[in-house]
Amino acid sequence: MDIEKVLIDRVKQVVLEQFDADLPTVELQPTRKDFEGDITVVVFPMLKFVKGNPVAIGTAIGEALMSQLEGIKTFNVVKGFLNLVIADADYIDFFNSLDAIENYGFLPNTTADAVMVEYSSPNTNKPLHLGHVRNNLLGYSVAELLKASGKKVYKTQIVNDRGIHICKSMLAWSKFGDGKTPVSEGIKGDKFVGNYYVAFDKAYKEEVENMVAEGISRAEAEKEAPILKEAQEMLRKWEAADQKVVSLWKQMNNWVYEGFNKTYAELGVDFDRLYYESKTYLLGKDVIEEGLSKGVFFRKPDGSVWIDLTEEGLDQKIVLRSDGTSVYMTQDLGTALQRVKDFPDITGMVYTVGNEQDYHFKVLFLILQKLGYSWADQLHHLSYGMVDLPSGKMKSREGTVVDADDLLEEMTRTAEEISVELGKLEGYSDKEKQALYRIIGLGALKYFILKVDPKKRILFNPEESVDFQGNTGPFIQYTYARIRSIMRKFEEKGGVQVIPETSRDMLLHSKEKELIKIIEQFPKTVQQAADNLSPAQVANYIYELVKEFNSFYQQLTILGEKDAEKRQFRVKLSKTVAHVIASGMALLGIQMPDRM
RNA sequence: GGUCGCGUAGCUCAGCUGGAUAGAGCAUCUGCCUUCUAAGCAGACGGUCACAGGUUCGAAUCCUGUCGCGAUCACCA
Repeated sequence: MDIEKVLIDRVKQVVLEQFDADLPTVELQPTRKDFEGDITVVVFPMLKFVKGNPVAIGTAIGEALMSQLEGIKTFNVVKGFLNLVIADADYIDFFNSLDAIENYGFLPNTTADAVMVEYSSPNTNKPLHLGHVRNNLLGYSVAELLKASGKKVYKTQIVNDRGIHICKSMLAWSKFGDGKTPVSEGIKGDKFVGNYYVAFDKAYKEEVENMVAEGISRAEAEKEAPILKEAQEMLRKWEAADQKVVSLWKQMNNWVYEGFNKTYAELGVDFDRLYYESKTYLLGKDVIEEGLSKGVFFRKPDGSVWIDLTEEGLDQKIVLRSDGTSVYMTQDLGTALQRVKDFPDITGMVYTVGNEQDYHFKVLFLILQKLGYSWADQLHHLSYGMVDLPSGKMKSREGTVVDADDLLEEMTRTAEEISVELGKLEGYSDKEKQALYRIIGLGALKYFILKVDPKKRILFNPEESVDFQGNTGPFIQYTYARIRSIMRKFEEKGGVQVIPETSRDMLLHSKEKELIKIIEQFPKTVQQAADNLSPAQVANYIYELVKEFNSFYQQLTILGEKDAEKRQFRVKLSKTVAHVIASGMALLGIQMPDRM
């Protein structure tokens, strides 16, 4: 409603006329539930400009507003708070106007600017785990949020497909693999390769132990173990483009990709463009030259190149080794430039990476700013906290990781158990039921992860699995399914296809009014969440809406309502709520079931 | 040790750019299925917003310090 703007202008005008003071701003807020009213004007900030008693000032403003604006039914003043009661007709006008808005809450894409969102970015030597799940869900959701805020978005990931880690699995496979393949063993490619990574680690540890037993120091043994040497040799061969090594590398990576793609499909995430580290790891050296000539970097006597960030409160950071090879930072600089080259409409980027890399990204962004790129001040590190287990941290080497595929399956199974127990799915085929269990299980997991502030750590207890009550995905899905059920029954009873506009004279029940108020907040919530890169804000908003709807649903009859117009209004209101819920949940990548 | 992040009910979390008596869910207890789906609703219980100062009409929110937890401080990625 533009009533807020009208109010602000009018309040300013009134204060100017009555108190001869020119207010820079007027603070409005929704009235707290314990007080009567809908919108509250806060009088306190005005005291700097207007001398007097806040209650008296509030009352004077309230009287003036009521006489001037039709939409204000009545008002009251508590301390420095002027609570205005808005006429029902205004709410109904707003509600009727929603019909005309096609994608309510979402802005159309009007700018030529684009944002690139990077997420996932796995290593190709082991399957995805719970930590990746958080990363993927966050990245995907933030990309959707940015789209909803009117931006064009490219989703990307950089696949870490080269380096010593993949050589370890390659070596282990050639040593112990006996020519087995994922197909011959009937397991997913990423798991298959991951097993050889573990096998390498096992063999390596054995060698180290044996060497220690022979009297070699542990530090020495860990460095000189033959199998490690062999892996390093393999990496050198790979870099020299050795035919045999490269073809093995391709084969094993393809197995992994096959597995990843399945997991991504299950998770419901996707990418517009993939970058491979094997193709980008040499990038960035020309940036070093550029930085040197601009005086942003400096060279040490040994030939290594550094940047001095002590003025920014950080320290010196290396950007190129003394032997001229790249470090992580060099590559990241190069990839950033490459992306802008590939997509010239990019004006900003979002990197979805865990918070253990906060420092790295702070430095990366600072360097790009110093180099003077126009897009450098629109770089964001979507930093998120670790996912901890009750047993502590997840460690792949100790086997305490929660595998992504296992987790998804587990969630689906839990959803099935609960659904079967409740037994509401008569008439559904097995196939439909399975699809539904997946939607619910995934909804539970996604919501559980996305509802918490990204920067906070998550404690994930797989034993208790995920709740289905309260502030959870399934609870929201359930509410949605109920509304769908109302719609179906309404149609059966011969409800009209197009529900007519609600007449302005209708009196609203407080529950109805509350719902409309919350619906009104949706567009603002979406924009804020996009600005803050925080899907959690959307999640918590939806929960609030759902709670309010349930209260409305429980206390007022909808289809049983005697008054035909009121009945139609409530059906339409429910339908709108369902629409907002589905829109919001779509931003979280969560599907809504028609029944459950 | 330096830097960054976090600390809100027994547990898991909300709390928008400072606003009124700090909010949910889980757990415990009390009611509500003959009426549109009870995965629900209504209510009770539960708080020194880590601690101490400061800023101001007003602080969980902003600033400083202390304590606790975590991350990071590689010519690793």
